[in-house]
Amino acid sequence: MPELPEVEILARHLRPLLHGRTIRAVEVFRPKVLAPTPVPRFQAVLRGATFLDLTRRGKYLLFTLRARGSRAPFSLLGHLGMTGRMFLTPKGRPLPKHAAVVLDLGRNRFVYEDPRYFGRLTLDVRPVARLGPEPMAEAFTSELLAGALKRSRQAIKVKLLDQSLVAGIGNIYASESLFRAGLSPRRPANRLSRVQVEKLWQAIREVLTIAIECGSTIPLNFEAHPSDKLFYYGSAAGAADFYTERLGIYDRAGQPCGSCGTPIKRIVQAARSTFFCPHCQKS
DNA sequence: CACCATGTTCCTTG
DNA sequence: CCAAGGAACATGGT
Repeated sequence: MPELPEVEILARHLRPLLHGRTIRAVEVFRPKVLAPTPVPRFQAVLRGATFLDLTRRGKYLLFTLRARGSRAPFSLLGHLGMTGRMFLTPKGRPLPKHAAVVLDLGRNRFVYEDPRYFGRLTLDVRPVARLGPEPMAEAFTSELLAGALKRSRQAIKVKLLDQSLVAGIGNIYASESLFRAGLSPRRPANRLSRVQVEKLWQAIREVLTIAIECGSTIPLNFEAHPSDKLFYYGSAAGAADFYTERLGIYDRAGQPCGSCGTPIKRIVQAARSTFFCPHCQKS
């Protein structure tokens, strides 16, 4: 479930639930997701620690905690990979099949589950230092984007997935942004005109903003709806249409473009699907 | 069985 | 040195 909007929604959801909660015990079912932090160190550091805050950076979750009797806070870094979920559940409830880490919070447990185990929950925060600017931050200007794109011949769609360029865009919102900007996903990054970069810059911010707004209207309740996939596809009681109509281009190969009716095409770039309208996205 | 899947990192090749 | 492509990671859905 993870690109910037989904991670942002999750952070907003979990922040108040975790604030002030103290970890009583730490169960690690998949040591791989902690790497390179060793299991004993992970447990020793987290046991007795209290959650102070939770923020998002790109697709990462940054938990701030404080050890018992200490003033200095420390960070825990989370990433959902392709299929990760994090949620609170009352103690006694059966754990999901692919629970990777479970934190005992007293009445509740914090569960990180991930069927593919591509995600992370670790004390190693170094990956954050490699991220480019937040797309919604003032630091991310269209001038900055133009400067970065000028230096690459890579197809613009592929370039948008580069987290060191701008953090948080994934395979879905890369296609959505280019569709909104009316740009061909195949165009080399350094061949976008200044006007096209400006359009793309705006489209990225609009697409992400709309996705966050959309997700914010939906109550996250994994307890009542254990099969919820946050707000990607269908699912979720009571708001199915809302969800499925959210994305204009992604996963719609063969369907008519909402703007011109031309059938949407799927191509493969850098071993990943790209969806676009061959009529609206010629340039 | 085949192919596809919201991500990142590492390795190879040019 | 850099860019680009592909594999690997691991499981589930169609």
